[in-house]
Amino acid sequence: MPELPEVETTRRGIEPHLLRQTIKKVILRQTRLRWPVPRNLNQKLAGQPVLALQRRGKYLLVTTPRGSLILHLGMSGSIRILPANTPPEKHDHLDIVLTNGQCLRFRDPRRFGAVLFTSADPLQHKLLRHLGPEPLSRAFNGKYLYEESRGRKVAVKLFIMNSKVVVGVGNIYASEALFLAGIHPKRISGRLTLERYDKLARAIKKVLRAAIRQGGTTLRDFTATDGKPGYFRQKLNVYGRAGQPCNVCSTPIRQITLGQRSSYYCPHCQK
DNA sequence: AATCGCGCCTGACGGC
DNA sequence: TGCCGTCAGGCGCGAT
Repeated sequence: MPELPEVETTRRGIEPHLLRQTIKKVILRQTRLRWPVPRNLNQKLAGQPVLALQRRGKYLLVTTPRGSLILHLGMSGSIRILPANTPPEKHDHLDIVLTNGQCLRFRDPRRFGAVLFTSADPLQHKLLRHLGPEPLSRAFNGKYLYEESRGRKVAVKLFIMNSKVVVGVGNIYASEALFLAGIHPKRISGRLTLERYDKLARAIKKVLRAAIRQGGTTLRDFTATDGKPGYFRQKLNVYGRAGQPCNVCSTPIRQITLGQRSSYYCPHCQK
């Protein structure tokens, strides 16, 4: 499922194919995604050159002179670059056809993803305006987490998965980062010390960087733009490993539910 | 203000 | 073989 590393892998994969290319047309086959996809995308984007390909959190931003396309992969979305005449398959909802004969194809079986358009600064869009810092930026560090968490009673795992606190940390990497930092996922966020948040911020950066290096994590359906899966799965310490021995101490990994989501941790290494 | 639970949606999988 | 129930989950939103 796409978290920040998968989205960044996608961004890097499509950027060389899109930058400075011209959009010939937009083919929309399915408008019912998380929010209705605007039907006038072709009118807005046809003839427009692609000026920039950015990522903010898990959102991808395709900027043209007339406005920006805002893409979100939800949890089953993927983007590929293909020859424009490749026949679409069942869940291929959108094509951005380029004048060079290639096209960007958006696929999303579960349709939790999003395709939106804004004529204004996409970073000021309602969905992006209130997002927290990028986890790989300098603004994101232990001091920030410590200060932001004071007075909060929510569990630390849910705290770091809150996109208003920090973007891009989803269920997989939250569990993995907490393991690396030696922190129990249920610890109350407002009671953790600065020292522990220092360790956690470093762990988040470390796990996200490593995952980007590996091309993301493929569990079911994530593939990079070239169709290859991510290889980070082999490096997971706790996620999806309930009952299996901890890589550090051999204690069986435990699975609990936190905020209606599966969490995995080592009861010996994480306190 | 912070937190919690809901609902969107399909595919994989296990049981019968 | 096929059907059915369960689970997976990002994240905005409404309720508390």
